[in-house]
Amino acid sequence: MILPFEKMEAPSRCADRIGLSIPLPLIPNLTLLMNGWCFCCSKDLQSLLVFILVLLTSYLACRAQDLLKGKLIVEDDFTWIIPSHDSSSLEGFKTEKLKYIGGVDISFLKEDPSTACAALVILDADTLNVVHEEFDVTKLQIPYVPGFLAFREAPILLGLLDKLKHNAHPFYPQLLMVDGNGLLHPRGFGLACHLGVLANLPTIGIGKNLHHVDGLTQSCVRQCLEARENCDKDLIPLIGKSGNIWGVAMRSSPSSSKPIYISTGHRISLNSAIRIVKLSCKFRVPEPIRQADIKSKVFLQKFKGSAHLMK
DNA sequence: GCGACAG
DNA sequence: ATCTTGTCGC
Repeated sequence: MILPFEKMEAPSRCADRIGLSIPLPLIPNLTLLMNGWCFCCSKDLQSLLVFILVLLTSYLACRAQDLLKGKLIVEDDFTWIIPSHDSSSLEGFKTEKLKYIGGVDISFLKEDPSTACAALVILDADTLNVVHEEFDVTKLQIPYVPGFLAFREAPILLGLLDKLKHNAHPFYPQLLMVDGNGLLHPRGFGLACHLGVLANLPTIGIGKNLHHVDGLTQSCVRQCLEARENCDKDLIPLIGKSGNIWGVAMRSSPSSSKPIYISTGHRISLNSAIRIVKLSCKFRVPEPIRQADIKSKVFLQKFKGSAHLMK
């Protein structure tokens, strides 16, 4: 038997932070199965057993996502107002402005793809300058499986938010931008929704590639974006075969024809999400995500260097 | 039927 | 996600 039993502890520790409301003894199997995902195509006789476990795990993971989805809010639910250039739209009851936007991203080492550096950066919404940053380097035990990204990345990111909250930090973000989709997901519950629900924060999902859902493909979206009737538009809605609107593709930078994919995470409407993404875009990727991406890579390189010196 | 699938 | 190399334009 090649199944990695020694890896069974870490996921249970992660489980409560992920917020899984399925029987805890079953959780280790979740990771076990995901670890075994790649085996399901092998010709070993054991692959049958692994295949059954994969089915069970997928079922449990889907159930967890469905349960958490019950808490999802897809309308504006915040007390601040979105900074706007046309100052005519003053919303009378709300006085507080959006001041701090958070961004999260994770980088990996090519030498050891399980070593991950997570970054949480806080930007000033007006200047788009980084005012605070938070890092964590860990080994991720759960592999990436399309549709289940949150099980891999949510625990470490929630840890960073906790660290900030525990210190009663004045920079705790009012909004979080996530490098992963929100509603644009096979079950309408991507990483951005997952993080939003568990941290109880408004979140926006930003994808740099399209997760193929409901008949949508990268090529058909790009065709749509380059069509004559749309050549002056920089936003096209992502409407699937079912007629559902999953998010929008946005041409966020004139220098790049490749769009970004925006979807609602939690406690925000798609229109508000679009407004905020627009005002935080200096380049193709919105600044909070871009800064988190850059800083996590730099931190990981430094970490690698210092770890090497320790030997 | 097979392949496509956020990071 | 990760690696590469060069090229173009400000």
